[in-house]
Amino acid sequence: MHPTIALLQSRSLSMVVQQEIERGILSGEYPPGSKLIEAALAEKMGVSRGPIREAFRMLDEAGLVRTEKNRGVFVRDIPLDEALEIFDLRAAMDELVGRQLATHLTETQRDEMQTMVSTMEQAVAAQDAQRYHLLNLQFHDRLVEMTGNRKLTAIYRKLIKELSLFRRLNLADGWLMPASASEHQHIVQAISSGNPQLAGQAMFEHAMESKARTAANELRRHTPKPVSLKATP
Amino acid sequence: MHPTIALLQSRSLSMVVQQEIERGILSGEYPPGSKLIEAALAEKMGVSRGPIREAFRMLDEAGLVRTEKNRGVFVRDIPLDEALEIFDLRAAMDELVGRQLATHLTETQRDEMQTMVSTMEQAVAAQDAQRYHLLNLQFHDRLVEMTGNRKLTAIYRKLIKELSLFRRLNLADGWLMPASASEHQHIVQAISSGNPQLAGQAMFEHAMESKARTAANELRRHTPKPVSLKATP
DNA sequence: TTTTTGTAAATTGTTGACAATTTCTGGAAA
DNA sequence: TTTCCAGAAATTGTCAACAATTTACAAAAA
Repeated sequence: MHPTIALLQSRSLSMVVQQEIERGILSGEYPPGSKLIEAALAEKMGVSRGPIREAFRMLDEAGLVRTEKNRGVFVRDIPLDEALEIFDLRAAMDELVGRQLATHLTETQRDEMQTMVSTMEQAVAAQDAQRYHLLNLQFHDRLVEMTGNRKLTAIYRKLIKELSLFRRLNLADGWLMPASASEHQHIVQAISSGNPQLAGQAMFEHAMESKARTAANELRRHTPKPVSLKATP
Repeated sequence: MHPTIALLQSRSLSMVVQQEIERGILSGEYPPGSKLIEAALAEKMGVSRGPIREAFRMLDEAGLVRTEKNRGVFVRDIPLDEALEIFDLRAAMDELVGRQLATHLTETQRDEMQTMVSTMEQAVAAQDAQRYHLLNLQFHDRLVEMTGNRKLTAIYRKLIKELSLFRRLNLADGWLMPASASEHQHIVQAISSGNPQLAGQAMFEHAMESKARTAANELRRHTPKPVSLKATP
């Protein structure tokens, strides 16, 4: 059967709409805090408001929008404290990933991990922050996927999507690109060693470093007057 | 203002419907695998099919039902392997809970924990398995809540709901009631000690014990011929 | 008997219409 | 000028109707 036909038969209209709105949110087309108007989206996508509303309910449950009764649906804006909470949760999940991979890693998986790290190092050498950012996301996503735990993978991806709505994160990732580069090699080594405790710790600490960098970045952003580095006489 | 009025003003109809269907699912009124018919639910609740469909999308995203295009919505039946995956994930989250509580626990929280454990021990002494089961759920839920991490709490509760759709779990929890009783006192002590590593380990191992009991129970259930304990001559 | 096929019934997918609420806007009053 | 208040416009909440698809069932064919 033709793949397009199969797709239209398996996915209902509301699911297609949900994916399209989600794409718009994650791409920044609909920025955090902006209002999503049913009629406008319905006309834009050529459907009635019913499927739009159903998609809204899915996106709300996924944490990408918030709904105010009689007022409408808005793209969520993740506050700093919630972002930090998510970092803690992700760190615990990453630790689990490290432990499980250390005990179950295959030869093929080890090579794939090493290849991804090498590709990231190339991006660092080329000063390509955008590419590094994407490769970094892909690296961690793949590691979670390698555990074979589908529920873990699904929730991890949800968390990543929510974190992307923490707007300050995107602006700052140019700064922290080279900082986490060497840690990835350490992660691969720890996992390859077969020591679950060591691998888990490496993953956990890597995630917490990421949290600390975000918090520090936010602190800097909220300090409008950068103090001179020279001592006052 | 009357609380019911306030509720109807803040929560839209679809959210009320969602809660009602969820209640029916978790109470066993709609058992795993059963079909949920839009028109029947709509008539039962006195609303049109629109809000029912919106509630379905929320429940689907929450993992409590599955939707098959043009065929309908069914209460999810969690297979054993997925349940075991959820146990692993919950163990990692519980470990995080233990660590965080060990470093941030207040005097009041410590007392509350101790009270809950004592109440559970009373239920064990009274052989009240049903009550113990509820108290156990409440104990762990409260511990997660005490961390103050709202995202962690929300996802933890989602996982618990999903696990309750693993039907064999409910039938068997009478057996494993006394087994986990003493572990709770150990958890409280580990958290109270203020040692994050110790507290995390206690929580993690407690969760993994629960996983092991479930797996063992399942294995027994799939073994129709119980072998005699006496050695064959 | 078992399988197949055709038709009716049941159910889901989608739409447009109407009611309820909020938001916008322009002018009157302080 | 600022504040307040209709009334209009925009938007959301809900419903009923219709189309499309699946399911149930009975008769015909193998």
